[in-house]
Amino acid sequence: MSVVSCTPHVGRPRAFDMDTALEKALEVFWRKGYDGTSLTDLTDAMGINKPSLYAAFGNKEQLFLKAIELYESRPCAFFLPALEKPTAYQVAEHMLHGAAMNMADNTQPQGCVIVQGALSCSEAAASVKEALMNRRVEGEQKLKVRFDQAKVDGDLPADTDTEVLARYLGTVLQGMAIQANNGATSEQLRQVAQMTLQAFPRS
Amino acid sequence: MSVVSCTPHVGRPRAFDMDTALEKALEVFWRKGYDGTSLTDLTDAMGINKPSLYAAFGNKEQLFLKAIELYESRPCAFFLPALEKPTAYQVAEHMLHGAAMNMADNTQPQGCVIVQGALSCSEAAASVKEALMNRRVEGEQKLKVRFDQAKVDGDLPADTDTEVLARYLGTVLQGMAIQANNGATSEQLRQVAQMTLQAFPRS
DNA sequence: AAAATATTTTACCGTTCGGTACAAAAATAA
DNA sequence: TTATTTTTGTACCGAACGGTAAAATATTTT
Repeated sequence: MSVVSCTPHVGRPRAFDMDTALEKALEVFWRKGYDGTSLTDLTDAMGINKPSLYAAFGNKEQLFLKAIELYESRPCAFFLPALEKPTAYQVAEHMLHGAAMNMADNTQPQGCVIVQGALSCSEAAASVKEALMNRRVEGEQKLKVRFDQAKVDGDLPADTDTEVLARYLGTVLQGMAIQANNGATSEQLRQVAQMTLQAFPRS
Repeated sequence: MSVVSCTPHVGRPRAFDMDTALEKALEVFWRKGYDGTSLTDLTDAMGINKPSLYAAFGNKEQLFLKAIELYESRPCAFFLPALEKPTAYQVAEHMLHGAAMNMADNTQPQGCVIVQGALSCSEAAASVKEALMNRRVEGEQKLKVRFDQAKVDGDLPADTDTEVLARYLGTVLQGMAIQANNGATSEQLRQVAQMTLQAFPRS
């Protein structure tokens, strides 16, 4: 029966920090996509060699999946926190403004790794592509559920088609990822967010 | 001084049709992306071998560029024809409905090769990525010019920010490409189109 | 028929791919 | 000290990558 224990200090100690190495891996996958990223790209960025990578993270695919888990749980992630806002409009507002801020932030790759990590890809990347697609669809499902609640709360009109509204918002958010890749600035994305919000139903 | 002349009939005749081979190449690039497509994928789909491909199309990159030229000039392309519609609203309407129809058409790959052909990619694909980005940005520029004309024509309010409106429409269209990759149907995309049009300014 | 020209086929080029075997190294446990 | 455990560095694996040399083939031109 072991304690919470940070490191199982038996054997040679790991010479790198797994979290920062994973962040470096995320950055490479985000910028180059799954197919476009080689193991050499990864080991160079992470500052480790291949056996260390495989021992710590499994293989390329498992490393990618762990990287997008990190992506979604980072402090600057905006999707899940926005769902907590008190009204449907504020949910959309925070999500759109968060996307405008985050996707064009030039201290990190442009866009969104969930959108662009493996959109069109080789057969070797098929499972990764599916994992990303599932995350996108699940995100929209969460939005729909949140909007259903908003109807109950009375901050969305009773006749709102929440599935269509969620898909519309998802479409704009995913489009903003492409826009960021096109070189759009946060301010330009914010204008798109504002135009989207003008059409957003309120009761 | 030669005639219009279809084939320069000297030497062994080419055993395949370049146009249909190019269509096959487009389909592969569209589905797998530039990085995800191997020469073997291409030669298998095109029904030719590598030296024939290189003799006819140059190399992988030039083949890709020719494939997206074909993509944009196909009969079912919707972007440029929509620009010819008489009012800004009809331009947007035809573009959005064309996208809904085309991007989820299950007789071809889902989405849009201009969006997903090389979004995140290796350094080897950097020039291809840039070419696609330029096409996307130029498309929005064409939309802006069209909306400027609409203001002159009086079918857009005089205070419309045409650049923002064009970017907003571009964002939705690009987002629809992701939606199609998510498995959205034409009908579902049409609902998104309709919601987008509800917010579209008219004078 | 012979020469010229262009395409096809086959076989191969060097490089990079994702992944791993193995031994040296660095720590703890006995 | 010695044994045990884990990570590190190096060197390598077979396969696939994009691309090509060269000979055989099919056509037109002379």
